[in-house]
Amino acid sequence: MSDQTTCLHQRESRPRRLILAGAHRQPGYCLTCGIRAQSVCSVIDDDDIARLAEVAVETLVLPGRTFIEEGTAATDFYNITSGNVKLFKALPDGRRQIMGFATTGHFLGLAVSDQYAFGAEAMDTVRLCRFSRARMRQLMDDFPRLERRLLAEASNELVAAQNQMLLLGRKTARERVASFLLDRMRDATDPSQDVPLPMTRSDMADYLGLTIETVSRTLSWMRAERLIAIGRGHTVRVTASERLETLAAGEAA
Amino acid sequence: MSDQTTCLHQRESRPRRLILAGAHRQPGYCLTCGIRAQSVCSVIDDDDIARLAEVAVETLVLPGRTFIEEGTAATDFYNITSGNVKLFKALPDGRRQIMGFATTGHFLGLAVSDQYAFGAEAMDTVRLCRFSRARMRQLMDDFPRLERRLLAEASNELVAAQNQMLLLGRKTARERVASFLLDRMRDATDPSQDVPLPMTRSDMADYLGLTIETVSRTLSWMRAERLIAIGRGHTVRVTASERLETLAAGEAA
DNA sequence: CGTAACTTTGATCTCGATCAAGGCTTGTGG
DNA sequence: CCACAAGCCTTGATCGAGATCAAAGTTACG
Repeated sequence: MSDQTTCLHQRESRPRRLILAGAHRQPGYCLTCGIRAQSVCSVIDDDDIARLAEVAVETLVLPGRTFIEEGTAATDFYNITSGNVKLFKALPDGRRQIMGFATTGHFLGLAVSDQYAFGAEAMDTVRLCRFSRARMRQLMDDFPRLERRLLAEASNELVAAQNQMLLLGRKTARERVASFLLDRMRDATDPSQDVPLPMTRSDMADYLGLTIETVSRTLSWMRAERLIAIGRGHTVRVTASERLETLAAGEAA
Repeated sequence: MSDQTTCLHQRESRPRRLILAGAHRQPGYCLTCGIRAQSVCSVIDDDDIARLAEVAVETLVLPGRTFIEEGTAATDFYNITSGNVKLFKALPDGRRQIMGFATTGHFLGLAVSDQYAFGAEAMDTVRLCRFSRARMRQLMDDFPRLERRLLAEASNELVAAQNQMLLLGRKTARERVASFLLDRMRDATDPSQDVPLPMTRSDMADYLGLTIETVSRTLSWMRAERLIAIGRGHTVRVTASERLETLAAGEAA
């Protein structure tokens, strides 16, 4: 698929290396991109896609690497082509809030400000396309559909953020975990089967505004209540989705 | 200023009446609009502004009226021309989370979905311009700058939402109230003077994910610590902004 | 003035945090 | 193949920030 994965399989478990610099692609590159259909790139026609390919720089990020540092100059946009990423903000004493998890097809870096509003860390091996903001701006001038698509993207994220604010401000621990699991099921291929949770308890806690212990206890409670079954290797299956929906919606227990 | 304020001063405290239907404006209306400069409307030139005026419907909303109902069909966009609005989501048992406060110049209703993601209630007498989504869509086709401006608007809201997620997920009550007060100071005319807080303790609580009592106690504590001075009629003055900033940023006390 | 809504303050309770062991899993090296 | 180490995850005991319950005190408005 890609000719640039020379060190990809060597030692994924060691988050030591620098981000690979990547290279501008051949004009035909985006044309054959497998995830174009699900990403913002889909708004640019085959005829014009070479323009995008010129601007895109493919990059490989190893697990655990922070490739966007909160507060640094926002020079690029990113489009994830494979892997999982967590987006977060932190307080000076180390408290962290994860704003969301991004996966294949997600677009990162929307902000008017010249600084990134959040950090981004690879949860596994991540491949992404990088676009400089300046060049992206030119593309937006030439392709209004791109701007429209980004507006749609931003609007959706805004709705998600508002749901998360309701969760963080007003839901109980059980309601939070139930909401989280159901969200995961929603974008799973087969929600009736074991669904992977590619994040640690610590990540879930930082996403839900809880502690590791509370997340763990709540999951154990859900298993005891036969709402879910916890599989091996970070997977979960929902066994009573109706009851879980009721719980997540915050209806009187 | 407006000829449509016949019942404006009659009984603002009674949130009983229906929203006034309003009327399409004369072509020259937007041209003289005092808040155009601070709103999305500013991206449309004087030459073309008649197009916008045709589409705009001026509406008056009395205090306490909910003019956007969460979950109902999203038929319109709104632009606030005066007054204060709270945006909120609610759980079935009545728990509420206020997503934000909107005032003069703010644009409401961005969402790809066909339903409003949140409700909106007038906190005082509110005047707003209503645009049907369908007509707005036409305008966006004709004026790409409008779309660009909405993207900027959405991006800014996204950044604000992310800050609020950090606040709701990880900040203490004192840090939340400090952050809130400083945000209020930021868009005040003169932050060194008494700044109005046009919302009740209950609204602050629902915005900050706290209870009325905790908000009240925290404000009392801040007054006792000489961080703020609480004026009469919902006003506050910050007397120790450095210490308040430190507190809001979440640095070790 | 009187009343209804909002705010403050106090007493007590509780959910989730914190502190503290253990138990699993995974990966490495003998 | 097993021993060991280093992370995770789970479970238990206790604590505490903020919620809840309760009662005055203020404000605003008719």
